[in-house]
Amino acid sequence: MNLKHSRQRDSIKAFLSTRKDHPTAEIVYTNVRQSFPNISLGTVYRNLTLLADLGEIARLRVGDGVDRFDYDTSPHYHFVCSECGRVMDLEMPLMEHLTEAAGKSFEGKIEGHVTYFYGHCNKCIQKII
Amino acid sequence: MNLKHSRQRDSIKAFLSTRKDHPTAEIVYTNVRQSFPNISLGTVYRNLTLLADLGEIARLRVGDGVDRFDYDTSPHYHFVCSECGRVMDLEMPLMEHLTEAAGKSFEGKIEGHVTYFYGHCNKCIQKII
DNA sequence: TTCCTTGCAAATCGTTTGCATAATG
DNA sequence: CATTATGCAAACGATTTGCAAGGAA
Repeated sequence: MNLKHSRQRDSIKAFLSTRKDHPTAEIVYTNVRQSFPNISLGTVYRNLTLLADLGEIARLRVGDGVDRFDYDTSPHYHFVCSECGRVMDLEMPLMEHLTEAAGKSFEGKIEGHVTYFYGHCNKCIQKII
Repeated sequence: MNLKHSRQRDSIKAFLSTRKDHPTAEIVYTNVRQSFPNISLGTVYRNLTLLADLGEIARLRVGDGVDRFDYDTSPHYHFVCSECGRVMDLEMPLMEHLTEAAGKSFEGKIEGHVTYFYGHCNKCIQKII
């Protein structure tokens, strides 16, 4: 499983590093195509998966059936707008005690938790009122 | 949006009520087929979606790309085994304060959260040791 | 030269949908 | 009878994969 350098992969990483909105593979694809017009969706998927496996980026699943990717691999929570679907970072401390609390009454080993919050983002609150 | 009674739907609900392991549509399908050999996957999906929309069952997404269904609609947390993938109920209190904590530093309205825990279930711990 | 990576297209997986027919009220 | 629900198969969207050709070490 040796790695070889690839300009496409660099470009994908470079693009992700500029975004804080957790783009999907499709969005990465259309953007990276500006530098690599011939890059294929398959290559984008392959590299996103590879980078995620290497731990260089994070894969995000917020229940809408599409994988999102995050250049920020430090553990943090996300908010998903039920109206427009956009995903944003939340500024709140990690709740490691959650994992411990869950382990109390469980015969097995709990190693972590996945949490995301949902509701209406500041832009979408207007539409409702 | 009027409802009409359907024996297939009854059967799907009845099957779900017997299970605590959060079956997928496919599993519901193969089981309900014992009572309705001609039932189609489409009908199973349609009814699962309908029942979930009615709030009579709950749809569960634990990040493995497959939807699971739960006859128990009361809010509770789940555990997902990273090894075998099975999903189990956790006996722990709801953490509504999480939602409030998240709202502190967020300009928008947080209405709830989705959380599941992962690790190794009691059966799979053995394999690792 | 070795073998990793790419582009392309076809394949896969879970789920949804259109349509003619059957079942329900 | 008016409508909803079904079975079937085709369509779907996101992602993966096989393969021959291209690029890195």
